Amino acid sequence: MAESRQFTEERVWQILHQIPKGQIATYGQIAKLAGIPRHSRLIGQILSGLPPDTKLPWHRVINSQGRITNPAKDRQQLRLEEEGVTLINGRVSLKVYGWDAS
DNA sequence: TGTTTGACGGACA
DNA sequence: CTGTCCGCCAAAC
Repeated sequence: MAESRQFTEERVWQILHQIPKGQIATYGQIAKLAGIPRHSRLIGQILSGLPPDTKLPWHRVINSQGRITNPAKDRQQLRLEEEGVTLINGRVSLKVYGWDAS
């Protein structure tokens, strides 16, 4: 039986929870870790469904270019800088903060 | 069942 | 560096 959407969501949530503080993951990276390569857009859709008061570190997810594409980019940037991730010209250095998934 | 949408990714000018 | 274009694909419509 194909994986229901909820099953995928749960895996994504778990992965999200594993991103170390002060580090960053990309949508494509998460999709891959969740076992669904090329579904980066689905990750975004799932994140958009998170409750605004979630404890999950949704702010540690940006696109492959180190750029924030989240509608609430201001809040995301604020949260990132609060944990030591500095944006330079609206960009995050994946070289420096990129999460090297195990 | 066909079409549109989108918190993406990568190639290219 | 920026803007554009195209491939991808589940969800929403």
